[in-house]
Amino acid sequence: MSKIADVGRVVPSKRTPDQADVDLLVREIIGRVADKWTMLTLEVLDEHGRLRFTQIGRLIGGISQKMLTQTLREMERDGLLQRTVFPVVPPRVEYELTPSGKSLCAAFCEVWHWAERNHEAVAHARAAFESLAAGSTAEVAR
Amino acid sequence: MSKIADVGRVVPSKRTPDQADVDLLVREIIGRVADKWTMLTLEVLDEHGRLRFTQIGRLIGGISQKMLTQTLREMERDGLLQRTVFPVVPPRVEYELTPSGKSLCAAFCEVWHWAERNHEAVAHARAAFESLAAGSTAEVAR
DNA sequence: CCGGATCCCCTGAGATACTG
DNA sequence: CAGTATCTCAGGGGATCCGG
Repeated sequence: MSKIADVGRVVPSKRTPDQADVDLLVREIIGRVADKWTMLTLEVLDEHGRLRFTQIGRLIGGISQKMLTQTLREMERDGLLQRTVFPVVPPRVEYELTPSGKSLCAAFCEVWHWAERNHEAVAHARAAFESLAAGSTAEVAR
Repeated sequence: MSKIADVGRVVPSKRTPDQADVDLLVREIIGRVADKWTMLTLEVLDEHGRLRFTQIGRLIGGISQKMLTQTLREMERDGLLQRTVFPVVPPRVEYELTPSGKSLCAAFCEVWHWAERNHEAVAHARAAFESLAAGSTAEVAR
């Protein structure tokens, strides 16, 4: 948790107290949100709107039910999506992004566009890195 | 690792090959890039410019050397940063973002701003979720 | 039958110690 | 100082079972 307590009297004059706390919280949120499955789930739900459990899993692809359940639970807990249970005979559970979730997806959309623009560069960089691996590991400054 | 790559045998004739491949590659890049440590490393390097190994670790905070090494290697491999080795007596290795890495950071910057704007809402949603946990697990539709 | 909880196994992250 | 090697253990994936 916060090691802020052991700074003692470091603050000489005017430090905003919430500034540090906000920073930590933002760090923690980034750590939780910058997750592979969360981002993919966000994308799928943003693109298709309301979806059922298995639909999400199929659209994401390669996710286990366990991780899907866990990811959806955390996202629901963080207010990113709304979980709706229909009490019908074949169980029907639908997930839909909340405004908060949609805004996060919009923010992450930039990263998505980056990936679209740069996938070639990344593939090329990887190829170059592999071939360089045999030679020098990295650039060496004189 | 990536189960995305196991396309098996693709149909060579009919479908547009690059469209699907691009989609898979983008997916894979998102999966690799949407990583906690990658994002934090990106942020630190973008803010401070050139940094040495231990400096990065200290600025990120709470990362093991193993994960730092691994993260830096992958980012170097993907062309996000440049690794420079100075052959001096105390080893000196400096890391610096490439233009590609900087553009990714700029894209992810939106997510960072989202976290700043929404950390209160997230905290509130969590509190609400906890108190609702005792009652009904989720909203039940008609 | 769908959603998801549970069990088991194995990868992969964290901490520590050691080397160039 | 910048890693690598090794150990340990939590966390993720796969299969199976259960409740509605």
